[in-house]
Amino acid sequence: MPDSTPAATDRRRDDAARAAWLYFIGGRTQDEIAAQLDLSRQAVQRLVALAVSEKLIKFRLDHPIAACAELGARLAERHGLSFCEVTPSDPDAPGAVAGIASVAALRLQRLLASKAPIVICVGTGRTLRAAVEELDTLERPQHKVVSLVGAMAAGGLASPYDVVMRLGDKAGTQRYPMPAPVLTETVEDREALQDQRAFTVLRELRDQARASFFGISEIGWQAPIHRDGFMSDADISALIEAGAIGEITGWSFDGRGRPLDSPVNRRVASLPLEIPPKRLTVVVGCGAQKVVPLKAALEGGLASALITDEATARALLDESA
Amino acid sequence: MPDSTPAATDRRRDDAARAAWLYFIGGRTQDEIAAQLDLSRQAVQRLVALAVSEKLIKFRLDHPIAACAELGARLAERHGLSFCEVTPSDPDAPGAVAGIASVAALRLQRLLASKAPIVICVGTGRTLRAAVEELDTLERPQHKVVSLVGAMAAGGLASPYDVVMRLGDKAGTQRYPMPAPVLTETVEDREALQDQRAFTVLRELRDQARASFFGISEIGWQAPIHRDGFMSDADISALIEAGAIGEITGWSFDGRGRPLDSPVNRRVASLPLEIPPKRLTVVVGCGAQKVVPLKAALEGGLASALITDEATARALLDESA
DNA sequence: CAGGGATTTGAGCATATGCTCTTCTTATGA
DNA sequence: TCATAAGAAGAGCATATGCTCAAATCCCTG
Repeated sequence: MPDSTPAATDRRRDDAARAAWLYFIGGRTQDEIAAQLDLSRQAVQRLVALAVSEKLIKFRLDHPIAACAELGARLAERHGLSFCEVTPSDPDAPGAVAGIASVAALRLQRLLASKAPIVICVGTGRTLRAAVEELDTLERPQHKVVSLVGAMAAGGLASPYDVVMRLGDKAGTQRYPMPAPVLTETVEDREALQDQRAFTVLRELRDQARASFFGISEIGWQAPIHRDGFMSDADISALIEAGAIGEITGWSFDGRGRPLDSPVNRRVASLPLEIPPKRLTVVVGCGAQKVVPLKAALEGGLASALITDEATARALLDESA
Repeated sequence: MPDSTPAATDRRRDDAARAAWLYFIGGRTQDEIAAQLDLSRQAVQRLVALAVSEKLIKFRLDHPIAACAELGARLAERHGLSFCEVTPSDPDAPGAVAGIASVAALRLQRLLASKAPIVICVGTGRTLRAAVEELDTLERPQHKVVSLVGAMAAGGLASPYDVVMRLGDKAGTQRYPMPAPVLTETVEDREALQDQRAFTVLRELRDQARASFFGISEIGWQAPIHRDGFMSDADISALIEAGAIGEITGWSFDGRGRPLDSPVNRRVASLPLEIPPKRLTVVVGCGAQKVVPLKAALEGGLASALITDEATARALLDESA
């Protein structure tokens, strides 16, 4: 096996950054770069691909696409949001999260730019995780990032979409994960858990927070919260029975965005949603499955800001027209 | 001539942004995008090229290339700079300013992110102009940008590299250009000019400024300040005679970075350089011609920060070794 | 409403890019 | 020391991209 020490990886990333720089910013061809760096063209191609996939090089759109801006304005107006950002959709990849992730990252980054220490709360999920990956590498030790939801299933299995730790890494902030599953076994377990010191700290931090960023999901057999093992078959059955159509940080709500008073919700370890939100509460999500939950969340006033894509925004407006 | 109204231009830029979004962020091919937007592939190619050239889409490198970082650290150490950023060079395009422009733009943008009103001073030149073009579009009406140098030649001809107005446009700030040539005809003219109210305002703003960004140039027959008509043949002759090797905002200095006590410098309308700088003073420049002036400026303590490229950084270190 | 000139459009081609499959290299463990 | 296997590098090809040029379009002017 050839060299795969950390130093060699660094070296490789260095070269990748250099190649990507010459390619995208310098506007050279891969052939020219190969000549300059004394590599084969293929090697340069691989370096450029690596830089893109590792996000050493970032693309950002600096132009408000009129149609998107207009949809956002209408949604913000209708639901009294402090902002609603709408990115273009890719019709051939409806699940693509890259666009909203990039916008969410920009919002996060603006908050993190603050010199004064701030607290930011996050949920979990594929979308937020992608947003964090889009973030620039920063060093912001004065800030705190706090997870309002546990990242483990009942069995102790960790979610692959851990957001708070990765965000802490990328932004160099202090990190407060929630040491809990999404659902505890019993109500008593939850109460015992929440009496612990760590939870008091989380509650205090939440109360000081400048903003929260949440994903959102439907409740159903295909929902990520079920597929990833955070909720059992029995939980899902019970929730569907009780009229749940969506969840945020594990809290299920009905079609009008009202959190359910159900046995399952009484086992949710996440800190409760604030309704209406006392601080900037950004919900991030797009895709056909999320239209119904998003619509409900907006109607129930669970969010004070929204980041979504064009297709979803249209669906939200048409359906509630 | 087909439609070229502002509305059509907007429409076109909109499409370009959308195409570029799908291409770079969505990762689709131009063929796929063409199918989606119902255009020919060539049309999409043109839109993407437009978006790149108009900088609707931006590339940013988020990785400190070790070799560059090390050069920067050594320069910063040697000259007591508060920072020194070094970007990779493109050996086949030594005059390329894109890299340092992108870094300078990021620095500018960080300053402009401030919520509290700040004042930023700028010089002129091709490099700073390119940096401003790289800036994201912002709306920062609380800030003021101030030019410390006039952007017109003696004859009234305006420089194509007007920085302060363009910066004001891009960042949505208040703008304070300097209503003056770089060199006045006579010393008396300069004194009369500088007694005007506008100059008092500029001086006050300069004293409140958070940071200044300057270009730098050699003094010689090929120097931009001569080619663009800001200094006459006679001025250049006199300066070379007096030992001038470089200038910042029109102020000429010798090989050790000491401003010359010469008749030409007594006609410079720009606000004088502060030596040593009382506030963050970023000099931006790269290229073989700028090595000598940069070296002098660093030695004379005219700068408190530097943005340059790898080749120039190496030259600066070798020459002063 | 016809002519003219400038701009846009799309076809065709040369070049650049990305991918796959094969060959080579090198660290590891017998 | 040698066999092995995990990458890494390179050849070759299919595809994607960018550019040029001729045709078409469209607005202005008379």
